[in-house]
Amino acid sequence: MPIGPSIAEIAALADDPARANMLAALMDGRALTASELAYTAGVTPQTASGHLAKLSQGGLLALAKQGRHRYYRLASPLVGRMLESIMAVVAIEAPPRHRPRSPREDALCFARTCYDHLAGRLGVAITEALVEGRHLVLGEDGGEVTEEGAALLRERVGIDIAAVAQGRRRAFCRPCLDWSERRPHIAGALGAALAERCFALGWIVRLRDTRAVAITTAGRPALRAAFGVDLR
Amino acid sequence: MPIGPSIAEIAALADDPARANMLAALMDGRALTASELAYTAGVTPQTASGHLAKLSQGGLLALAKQGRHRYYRLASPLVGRMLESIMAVVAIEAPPRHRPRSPREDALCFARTCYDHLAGRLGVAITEALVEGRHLVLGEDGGEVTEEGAALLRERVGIDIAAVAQGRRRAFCRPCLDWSERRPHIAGALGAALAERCFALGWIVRLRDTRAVAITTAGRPALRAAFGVDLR
DNA sequence: GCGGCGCTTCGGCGGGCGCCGAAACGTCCC
DNA sequence: GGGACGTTTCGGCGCCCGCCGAAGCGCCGC
Repeated sequence: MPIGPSIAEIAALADDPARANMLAALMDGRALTASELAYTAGVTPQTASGHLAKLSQGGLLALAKQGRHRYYRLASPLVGRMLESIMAVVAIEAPPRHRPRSPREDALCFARTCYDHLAGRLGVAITEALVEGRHLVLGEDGGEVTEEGAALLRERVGIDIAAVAQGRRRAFCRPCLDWSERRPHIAGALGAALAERCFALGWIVRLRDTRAVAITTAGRPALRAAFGVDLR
Repeated sequence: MPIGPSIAEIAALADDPARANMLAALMDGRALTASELAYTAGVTPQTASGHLAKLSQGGLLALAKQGRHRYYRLASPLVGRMLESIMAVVAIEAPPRHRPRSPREDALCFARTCYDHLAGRLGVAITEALVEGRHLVLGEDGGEVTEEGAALLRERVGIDIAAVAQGRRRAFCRPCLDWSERRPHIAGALGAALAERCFALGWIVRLRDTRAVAITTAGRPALRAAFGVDLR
């Protein structure tokens, strides 16, 4: 039972730019329609349809019919993890070519959700600020919050570290290599809690039809006060 | 900057059965020669050479020249993580087809190393025995050892949980979906420590030219005594 | 029921890539 | 230095697959 063919089968589903774009667009867990995905991927609807059929049949996508629309989403968090790990490999070897970026891309690079946590310059900045201030120790495969960090997160963000770590059924804290910044940001239960609090406190808001998020006018000073993060 | 093309580029490197076989063979971190990889992949040396060139140029493999041999290995642990996550996706949707297996494949399914920890029936059996006995609580993204578990590992295997958890620079314990068993086994620092102790205690030995490991005559009763694991 | 829309299926074109045989290059050993 | 061996390069064949235009199917709203 050579395992190669099975791996190749799955990898082949992501080896096409159009399909990869679709998968990337679905990485935040939302469900998108076939046309939205066609547009995102930059192909005609009929071509997209073929791709979506392959991805569904391959088990990467789940389909929900709703009226005349068809909503596709990632079939499992494991699929998202796979894409995340592919992006991590992309990030490490990324040739330092600087390509021109559109405003839309700029927004994504500035701040976005990666599943349930924050990525982009904002996500990385918060992460590095916490590490810099000895509030967080981050390794290549995990991380832990220091006592000072626990105090800071409780007092300034309203996160109860003990509650977040509760049971440890999911990883408490793990680094997620940011494809745009090529540096790690915080994922896992802690990453989710951080993002959740930032939304709840009104520091950041989601932008329409994208994974990008923006810092609110109230959020800017709040983020500076909490983490010392002040992005332009 | 659509990220799709970059993802596709990496995925394309694994979308060929021959290349996927090569990558899978390198998953334990060893370095193999071009001919060994050609044989593993089931292609002629000249074909393999082309594949290896692509994988190297793509940044997935690192090359070390040694005399007239060329040793290839995974360029980074991140590459291994990527393959692991692809295998996880393979495992979840795996059609329950039972293919005939060769003795060589049987040995791999029975017990093997997955990087620095144990996989296959042995790895899964140990994991499930620990969970069953309430020595370990395993979630879908992490896990933790109970007090009873810490005592068991210290007394019977000689693992100092506190030392293993030291610093948490790498994930203490995370589940790794086993492609042959389709159930999780223990990875992370704990998984590495378990494997290391089993080798050190002489309970298991590596088999030649493969990632497979075998249980020694001394190991069989020891594994039964320590974990209640008794594989045929 | 008729038109519009979202989505899929079909068919044919074109390009890219994996494959191997043959041959060249470099290293080791006698 | 000659011969064997490990590895790579080159060239040509063949196949697979992504692409789009055209057409078909199902759901919606007037």
